Amino acid sequence: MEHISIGDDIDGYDPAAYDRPSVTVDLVLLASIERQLHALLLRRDQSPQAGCWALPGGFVAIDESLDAAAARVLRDKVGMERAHLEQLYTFGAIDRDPRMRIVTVAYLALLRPEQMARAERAGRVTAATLVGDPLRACNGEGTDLSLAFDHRAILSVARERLRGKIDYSDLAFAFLPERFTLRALQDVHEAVLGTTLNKPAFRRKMLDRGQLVATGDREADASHRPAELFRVRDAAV
Amino acid sequence: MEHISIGDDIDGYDPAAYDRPSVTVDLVLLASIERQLHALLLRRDQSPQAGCWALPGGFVAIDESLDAAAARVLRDKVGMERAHLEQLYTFGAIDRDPRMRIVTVAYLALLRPEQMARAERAGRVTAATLVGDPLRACNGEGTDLSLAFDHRAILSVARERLRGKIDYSDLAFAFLPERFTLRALQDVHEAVLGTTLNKPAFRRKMLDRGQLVATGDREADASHRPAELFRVRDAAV
DNA sequence: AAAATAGTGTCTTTCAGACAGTATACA
DNA sequence: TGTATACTGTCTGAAAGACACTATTTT
Repeated sequence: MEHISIGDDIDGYDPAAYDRPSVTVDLVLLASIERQLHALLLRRDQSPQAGCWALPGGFVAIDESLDAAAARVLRDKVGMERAHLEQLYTFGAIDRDPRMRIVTVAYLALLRPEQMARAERAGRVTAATLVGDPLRACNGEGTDLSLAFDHRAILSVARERLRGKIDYSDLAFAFLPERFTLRALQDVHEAVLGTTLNKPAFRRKMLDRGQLVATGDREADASHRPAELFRVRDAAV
Repeated sequence: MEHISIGDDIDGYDPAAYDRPSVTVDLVLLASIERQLHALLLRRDQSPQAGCWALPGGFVAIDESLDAAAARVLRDKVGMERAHLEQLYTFGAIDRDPRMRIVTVAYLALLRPEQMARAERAGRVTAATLVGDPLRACNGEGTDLSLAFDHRAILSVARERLRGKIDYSDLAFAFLPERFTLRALQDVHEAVLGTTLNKPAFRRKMLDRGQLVATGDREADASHRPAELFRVRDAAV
């Protein structure tokens, strides 16, 4: 066999001749609940980092695209059939996993509250609250959770991505059911941005965008004046 | 050896037991020249896709981070020591390369005109102009170039990334020398966005941002009133 | 003086924040 | 009737587009 260094051109390169990184996908599964971002995590029961919390992930097979691998992990490890999935960033530091060299492609999945609740009931994953800056993950009692590997950095990049895109994209709707109130939409924006927003300005901006359709119906079970329900025009999201 | 399917947990997985994708980095090297974006490409002389133009790229070694691999490719394949490099997106379709399964992490490098000219003179790469929507790559005579693999899609994502970030980030300065006129800065914005901008509004916005420092010097060799030279405050970029 | 571009003053429009007010549900 | 929240009208200020105007250099 011809001797070719790793730096040589791809043409004529024998992929079996050298050690190569493995490729995985990791999923950041987020929902917006009560004006706070929540993420689904798995508790590690094996070394290394036993007791730490990790993102659901898995290897990318040779005959599987990255997007397909992300969808498969969502199905097999989280028990969810469909979600708004988009590629986030690829993490490839040499020592990010002590077991072997792994390059992981992180995906962002945006869930509705009832999707996250169903996944939690299935029992494989647990929701944590994402708070503060820099980001921390907390359990229901407000105790900080230790995150495995570089997963805290991955969660931070996910939140930054949301913050950068929520103003001009449709991603907020992926957190909401088909019909929702303007207050619920504003709650999503506030959860993502970590700030409070001006209500009249928010209403004007959303309505002027022409993307929302009033249904004429109103929310039920409110102990006060019920708000109107809207939906997204077309099949956006 | 225990039989473990590719979908199983990473713990206990033997990376040598299964075929795995290879990982490469590909570089999108852009400059803004005469109000147009230009990219550096390599002409392929081997099958497949001989005669097509490709992005400079190379395999990621087992002991090398993704960022380090991108810097190495920049050095070895383009002959450039340093540039503003940032990760763009990861492309992992199964059939994106007919030779083998390759997942490529695309990086974006922003060059100053003189950096691009020097790389071209070194002879390994050639500059193409990026025009139109959807994006096309043209040579100096305006003839369209065929791009190899999914490299046209990669270039498109790169241009979209620039368009999305130029308004609120510092990336425009990476296209400019240390001292530059406001007209040159506006030219960069117009090249990236593919539109013309309002001059007084652009000046106001840039100066009000407080990021520019007037040097008091003026450009030389203009056949008209010379413009003032500015630089970026601190060591941004 | 002519040509060309740099740089500015100002009008107008648009849009977001602030805040007070009205409307409508439940208790 | 009280209270809580939905929803709206309007003022104000910030910022962008349009456009005309002045300034300064070379030829």
